[in-house]
Amino acid sequence: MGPRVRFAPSPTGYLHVGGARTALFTWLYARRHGGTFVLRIEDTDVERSSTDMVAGILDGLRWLGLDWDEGPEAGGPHGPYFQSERLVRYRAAAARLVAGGHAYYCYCSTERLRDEREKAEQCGEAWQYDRACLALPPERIAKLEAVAAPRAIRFKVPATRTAFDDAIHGRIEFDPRGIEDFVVLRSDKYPTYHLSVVVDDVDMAISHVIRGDDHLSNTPKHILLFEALGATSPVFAHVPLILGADKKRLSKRHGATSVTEYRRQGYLPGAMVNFLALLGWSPGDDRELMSVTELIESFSLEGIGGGNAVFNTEKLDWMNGQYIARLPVEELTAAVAPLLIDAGLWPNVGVDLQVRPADAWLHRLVDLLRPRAKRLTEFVDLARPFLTDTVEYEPEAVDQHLSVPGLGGHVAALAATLRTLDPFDEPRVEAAVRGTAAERGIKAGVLIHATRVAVTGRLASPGLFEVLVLLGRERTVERLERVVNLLATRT
RNA sequence: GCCGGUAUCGUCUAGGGGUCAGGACACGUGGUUCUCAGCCACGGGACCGGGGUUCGAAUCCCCGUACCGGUACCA
Repeated sequence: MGPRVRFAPSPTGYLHVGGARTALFTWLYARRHGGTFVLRIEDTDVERSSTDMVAGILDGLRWLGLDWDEGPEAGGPHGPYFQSERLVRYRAAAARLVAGGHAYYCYCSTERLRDEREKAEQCGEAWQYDRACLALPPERIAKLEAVAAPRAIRFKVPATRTAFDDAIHGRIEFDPRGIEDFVVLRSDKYPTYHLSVVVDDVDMAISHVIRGDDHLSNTPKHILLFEALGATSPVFAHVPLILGADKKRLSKRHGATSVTEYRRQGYLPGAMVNFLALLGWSPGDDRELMSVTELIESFSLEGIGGGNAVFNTEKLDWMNGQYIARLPVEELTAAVAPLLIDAGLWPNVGVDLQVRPADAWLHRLVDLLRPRAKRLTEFVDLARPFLTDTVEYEPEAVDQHLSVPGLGGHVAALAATLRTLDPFDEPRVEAAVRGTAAERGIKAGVLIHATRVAVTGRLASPGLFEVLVLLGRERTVERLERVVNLLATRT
C-alpha cells in the first residue's frame, strides 16, 4: 500500500500558482511512491465558493497533467469529496469530541469575544478564550438551552506540549499555552477548517499531509484533534510559499497568479510544471530541464528547501522557450493553430497554398518561427507577414533599408530574376539574391535587408532565404514589385 | 506583542567543519550570421550581522536582524 496524499483547494478563487505547486509536489510524491492522489474540495465556506471555481481548478490541474485517483468526477471509496456534502460527519465528530470530554459548548457571543479581544489589544496583549463556558453551572446551561441560545463547540486544548517531525522543517514544538480553545463547530453548525480537514484526513486515510507553510502554526491544533478523535496523525510536510519579485506574498499586484492566466499567456504545461517543480525543490544535482518522468523519479520531500521562493518570470520565459524549441512540430502547431485562428490569420493563405499541403506548410512556418518565441502567443505576431498579404511596413525598417539610392532598380532586377527561378528553393534563391547584388555592384546585405523589409515589412525575421521560399515565388515577386512601385512613386 | 518558520550571486538553487563555494535564469563581452532570436565561448556577481565551539566555521551552537506565516465562530 502506497501513501495516500491529498490536495484540498477551496474553490474561492482560481488555481493559484502556489496551490498548483503544492498540488504538483503532492502529486509527484504519490506518483513517486506508487501512492494515491486524492482531490478534495474544501467548500465549507458556502458564501465564497462557487461551482465555476471548482471547474476552473479541475481544468487547471488537468492542464498541468495532475490527474487524481480519487475525487470529483473520479469518485472513490472515501467520498464524497466535497466538504459541503460531508457536514453530517463533522457534526458527528464534534459531538463525539464533546461526549469524550475533548470539547465543550460555548455560548459566548461574537460581540463579547470581539470586545475582549479589542480590550486586550489596547493593552498590547493577545487575548485567548478564557474558558468562560467550560465551567458553566448546569442551571445556567439549562436556561440557555431553553431559549435555544446559539452555541459553538470549542476544543479543550490539553496542557501537554505538542511536537512533531515535519518532513521539511524537522522537529517542531509548540507550547499549548499559545493555543486557545478554538472553535471546531460554529454556532451555525458548520465546521471550522481545523475540524473539517482533520475529519476528512482521517476518513480518507491520508498518510501524508503536504500543504503550504501557512498551515504550520495550525498543525498542533490538528494533531490534538487527530489524537482526540483516536486517530494517528499523518506525516506533515509544510512547503514554503511563493513570493512576488518584491518578496511579498504573490498576489495580483505581481501580475498573473492563476495557472489559467499563464495558460492564456502562452505557456506550455510542461514548462509550467518543470518551472514550478524547481521553485523550492531541487533534484540535488544540476539538472534543470526535466521531463515529468524524470521529476517523478527524482522527487523527494527532503529535496524541498525551507525558504520561500520568488516567482521569477524571466526564468519561466526561458524555460518555456526551451519547451517550445523541443516540442515536436505537430504538437507545437496544434498548440499554435487555435491562436492563429482566433487572430483571423488561419486559414487565410495565398495562392501558393492551393498547391501545397497546408499543414506541412504551417509546420514549416512554425518551425522557422519557434526559436524566436518564448510564449505561444508570440507566434501570432511572428506569423502575420506569412499569413496575410497586407504587408505593414515598420517606419524604421523603411528608413533604414528602403532609402538606399537606386534601390528600386536593384529590387526590380531581383524580382525579374526570381520570377523565372525554378525550382524556387533555398540554394537557388540565395544564389539569385547574391548574384543580383554582385551584378549591380552593391553589397549583398543591402539587398537582403531591403528584400526583408519588402516581404515582411520588418526589421527582423527568420533567415531571408527561408522566408522567401516559404512565401513562395509568386508572393515574393509580388511584394518586391509592390516596393518597386512604392519607391518609384516616392521619387 | 506573542508563537512558529526561513536566511548561499539580483532571482531559483547545489553543497556543507578544510572546495578555486558548483549550476541555471538575468546581465556584460566575443563568436556564428543577411537582421532578430537561437546556439557556442568567456566574464562580473553570493555564504545576513555578532559572538562562541574548533587547529580551522559559509557549514555546528547562541544572540541579534530581516523577511514570511500564524495569532478568528476564514480557509
